[in-house]
Amino acid sequence: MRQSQLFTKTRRDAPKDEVAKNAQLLIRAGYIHKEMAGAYSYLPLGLRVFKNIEQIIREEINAIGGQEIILAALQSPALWKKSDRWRDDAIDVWFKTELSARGGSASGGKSGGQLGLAPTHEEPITALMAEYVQSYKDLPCYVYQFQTKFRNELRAKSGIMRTREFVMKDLYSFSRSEREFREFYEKCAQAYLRIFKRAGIGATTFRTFASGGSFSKFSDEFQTVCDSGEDTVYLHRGKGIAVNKEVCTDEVLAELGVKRDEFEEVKTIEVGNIFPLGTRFSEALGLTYKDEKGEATPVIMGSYGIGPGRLMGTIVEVLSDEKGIVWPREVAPFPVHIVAISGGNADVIAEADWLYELLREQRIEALYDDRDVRAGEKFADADLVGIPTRLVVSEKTMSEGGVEMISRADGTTTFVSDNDITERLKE
RNA sequence: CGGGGCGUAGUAUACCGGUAGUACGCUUGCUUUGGGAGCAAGUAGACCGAGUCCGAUUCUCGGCGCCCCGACCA
Repeated sequence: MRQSQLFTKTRRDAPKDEVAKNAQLLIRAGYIHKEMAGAYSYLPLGLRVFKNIEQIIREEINAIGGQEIILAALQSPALWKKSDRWRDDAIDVWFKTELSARGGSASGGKSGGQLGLAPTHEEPITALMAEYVQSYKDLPCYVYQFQTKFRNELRAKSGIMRTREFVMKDLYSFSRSEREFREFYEKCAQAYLRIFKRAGIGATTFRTFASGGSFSKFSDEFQTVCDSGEDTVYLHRGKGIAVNKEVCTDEVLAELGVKRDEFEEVKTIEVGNIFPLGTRFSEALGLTYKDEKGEATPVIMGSYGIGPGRLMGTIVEVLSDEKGIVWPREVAPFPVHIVAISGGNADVIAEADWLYELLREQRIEALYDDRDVRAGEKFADADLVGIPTRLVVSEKTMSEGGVEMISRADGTTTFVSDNDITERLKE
């Protein structure tokens, strides 16, 4: 894409109402726009990153048998009353509203009825599966979605890390036995580790022993080490063991075979969470199957979440430097940033145009900075935007018959002759 | 929800009980062109409401909005 056509612009200053690094950089570089506290819109560059993250997750979840759907965000109270979660003291972040009443007048008006905006989707997915699962032959089954959740948090905070409206990849597993459930649970944990590795935070993200909340005794969180994180985790890098501070009791330590003083205490961001649901929802909503003997048996469920937006924010928090964002290749909005330093020289522009076309023919997507601005501004913007590979075209590089290739991550610069460009980019 | 802070051009900020200033941006022109250029001209602003006052952007009260700490976080 030609940068001159991109409607967003970079900014020198961050808005004063953003303190979190992720929001400051993402807004300055034109990735996101703040609508209100806890609600952000995604702009062209931001949406590209978001979709890349989504695609990584999709590929890894499909690889373990996930089937993708989208459930409705609007929810009627009936289902949630069956699981006793319509009450505000059961889920205190409900956004509730009402259907518009018909007939309007005081005498003949009918009540419109209540509605909620889904903060999570255990109830509707369980009810949906109850329509399709009858026999042991229909199981196991794994269903997921990327879908917007609404949570009326008392306090939104930390930029895009904790918002009132956010997309979540939520996967639900439906199994016939505890053993079958555990088998998938482990597979999913491995898939999560692959996802975080591809997203560029594999080295600092740990599967973490955590509380299971109200559904089970324990669960597994995926925690990324980061000073600006909200969680505290005890980490044993050597053994690769991590325990959320909340559950780090003597009993747990004994179970894991680690002494407390062997741990390093770190701040972390929770980028994923997987946990057993047991039969909590299948029993409440009547999701049973007939086993081999014809007996109705409740389905054993599990739930697996990742917020792509929070993951995006975490990548920015962890990998950015003083100049701006540093995207890992797989999530970057573009793999290549062509920067033309022309100073008005038409030959340089023609050379950069040629390069842009060459990459297009090779199906390598590039952001092409064809703007008529000075070199310093282009470099500063390129650093801020954070595309992993920069190709600089100028009079100087042309005289040597090639381009400069610069790595955003470590700044290494190499000269590449015109004939070798596409080969080098494929490395 | 408890505590604290803050609302001034598109953005970041300053001053002030008496006609609101600067920088960046944006527009026009000339010069410039490998790390956020220079000169000139132009554009654009006090969250809303009430009160005090001759006069309020400034002081007081209320509302709304935003940020931070804590609590909370299926």
